[in-house]
Amino acid sequence: MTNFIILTYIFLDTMQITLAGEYALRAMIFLSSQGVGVKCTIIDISKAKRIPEMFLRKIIPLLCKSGLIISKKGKSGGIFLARDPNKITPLDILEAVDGPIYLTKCINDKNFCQEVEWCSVHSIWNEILVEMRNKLSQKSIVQIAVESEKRKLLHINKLNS
Amino acid sequence: MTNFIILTYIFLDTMQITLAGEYALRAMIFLSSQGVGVKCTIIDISKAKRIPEMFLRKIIPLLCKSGLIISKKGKSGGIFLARDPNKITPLDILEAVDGPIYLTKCINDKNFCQEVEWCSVHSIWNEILVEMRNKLSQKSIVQIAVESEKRKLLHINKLNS
DNA sequence: GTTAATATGACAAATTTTATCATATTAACA
DNA sequence: TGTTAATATGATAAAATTTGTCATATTAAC
Repeated sequence: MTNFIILTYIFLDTMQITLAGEYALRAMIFLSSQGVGVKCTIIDISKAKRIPEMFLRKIIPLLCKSGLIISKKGKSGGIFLARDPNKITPLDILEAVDGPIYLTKCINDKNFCQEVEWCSVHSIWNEILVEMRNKLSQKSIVQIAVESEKRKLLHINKLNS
Repeated sequence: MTNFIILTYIFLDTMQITLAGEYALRAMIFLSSQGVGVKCTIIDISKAKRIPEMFLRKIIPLLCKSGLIISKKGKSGGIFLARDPNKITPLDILEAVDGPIYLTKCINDKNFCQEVEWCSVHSIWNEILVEMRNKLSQKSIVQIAVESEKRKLLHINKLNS
């Protein structure tokens, strides 16, 4: 007997960054701020980063499938980073959850636009996409976590002074 | 008696480029390829650019309200460009239809994210947005129409040779 | 007044996103 | 071996957004 597993849940044809993607970013930044190999539960993360728990439970397996985190079932189970977060970028995370990002039907759906070959708007969209993917993969989530922490302290100091 | 007119139709809080936006681009590029002041009907445009007529009828008024085109009702009415298409960019058109573009809830919804002040992901989104708006306003729709036409000819020549 | 065009508002359909729940699975440990 | 505490999965619901249609109103030319 053969089993066909159809993986369509959440991982759809998104043109945009979804909430799920943003939650995943938060979750991963949290994990990397905890340190490599430190195990957390989904509840920990959802509380710390204000992510609806049940929704996070749908997102976590996607991060597992992409090899960004490892999850352990069972008592004393949990979630931890699968690899060096210095080498994980926001792009990795967003694509794990939202699938390949793109911006318009135009550059993604061959049936939608019959002028792909020459239409000059396509080049603009493609350039934007390249630039977007660049920026989303320039910093690791560690850098982001560290920078954010610094700014947070500055911010708090400013409030107190 | 006071009338409150609520303008929410289509013009919503979009994070993405909608189909409506892409159709609007097509329509405007068509108009600019026809020449300034040349009147077209909605049916002309919908046929030429394969846009569902009734949907286009919802989009056209948005382009009017933004002052990109002028529409005339009545017999021998129609649509024509309101200003020099050399000074109209894709950004003008997309924002006329989709409203201000942005990418994530994160940088747009104060309630969604309480870490706006310091979170380093925000800066990335903002940079991407700036870059995106830049690219979408670098070329006029005339330039785009001309470039596309050139490429189209090249493409046809290649097929025939 | 007839005709031919756009405008508007109500609404319907489709799609996508967000969210929840019940159940299954897994592993530690007493 | 059973209990407990964690994640995984699949069904489904709810909400939001986008796409599309229709009937009616408005407008202007002739």
